[in-house]
Amino acid sequence: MTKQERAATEGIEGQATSGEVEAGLGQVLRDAHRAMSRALQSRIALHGVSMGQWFFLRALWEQDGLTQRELSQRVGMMEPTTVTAINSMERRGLVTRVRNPHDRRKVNIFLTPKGKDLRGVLLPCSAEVARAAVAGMPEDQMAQLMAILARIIGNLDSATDPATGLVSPEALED
Amino acid sequence: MTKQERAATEGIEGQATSGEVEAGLGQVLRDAHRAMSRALQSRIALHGVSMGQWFFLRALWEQDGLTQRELSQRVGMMEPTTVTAINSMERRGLVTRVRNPHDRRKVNIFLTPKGKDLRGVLLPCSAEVARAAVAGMPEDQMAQLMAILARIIGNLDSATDPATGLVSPEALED
DNA sequence: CTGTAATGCTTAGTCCTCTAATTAATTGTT
DNA sequence: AACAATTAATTAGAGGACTAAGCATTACAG
Repeated sequence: MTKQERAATEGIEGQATSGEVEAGLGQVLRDAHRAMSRALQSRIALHGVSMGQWFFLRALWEQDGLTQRELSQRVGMMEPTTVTAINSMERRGLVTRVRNPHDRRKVNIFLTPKGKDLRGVLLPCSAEVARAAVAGMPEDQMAQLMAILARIIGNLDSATDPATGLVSPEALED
Repeated sequence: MTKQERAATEGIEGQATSGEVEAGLGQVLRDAHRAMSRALQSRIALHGVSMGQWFFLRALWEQDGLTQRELSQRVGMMEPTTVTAINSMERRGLVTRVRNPHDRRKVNIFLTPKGKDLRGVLLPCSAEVARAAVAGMPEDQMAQLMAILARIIGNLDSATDPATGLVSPEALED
């Protein structure tokens, strides 16, 4: 299935008229996310970096030497996911594990020179994809988009019961 | 990590100022998608339906008896993914495989009564999550959001070389 | 001190998604 | 009629993400 065919197929479902806006929101959100994800993935894969590793590299470029738990929180993934990602990055020589001398439970992750150098190669890839995504779009529309998405995230977060992980019905009554 | 803690962590990164709007787009898109995805997942899981099955059920509710290839295209997943999803749905008695008598290569997938009945239970779940997501948001904002996301999908689609699967640099020059 | 609780990382096992290669059936060509 | 090309479904194998349970280390309470 080519991208064009997929667009043709999904385009039909993507059209939402007044009453059924909510029905298509998840769909469109999913498609947009996957489109960006795939675009970035195909670019960074040329440099041997997977999507799974990309998130952690970004976090480490911003602050090197984080523990695995800190990394998990920043990236928004569970600890076991972090373990396997760090394993593969360690195998490829992008990072090194250093046991923390003050608290031997902790393991700090440091970028190798190789891992640091990828920043200059990979960040432009990301920028390119982002530029393609918003091509010809006014800046204020972008700001609106980000604001609306942030609100959606906030809405779902506050409507979700931390204990059960469910959207609580009573949160919808207001 | 609770949802609140994750929000606190990611909120910092989520704030994008004028110049770096593009940098955060992927992040916010990913977070919004995951928030909706998780919210729906936790609801439908109560009825024994996984996210993977949800997409195919939706397609079949809209049109029963599709072939696996048609299902793959509608849902936007590769054929092997469809095979395993249909396998699990068949095991749970939600659908049945029927070899097409006119073209014995094809296999048509039909909902069982059990699979049909789930519609009345699961669609409200989806609506509930969507309602929570857009709570208190004016309808015209929603329309804008959908339009912008559709444009982003279109942009990335047309900027992607069907052969290489890459965002072609020349597509960014205009 | 000593036993219990909390913390940080890891392992085990499951599910979902993808690519690549295989099998079966149909279509088209000569 | 026979053979190649195409189409549809599948299998095999990999990677990524999650939950649940485990181990080691540290913090704390009596």
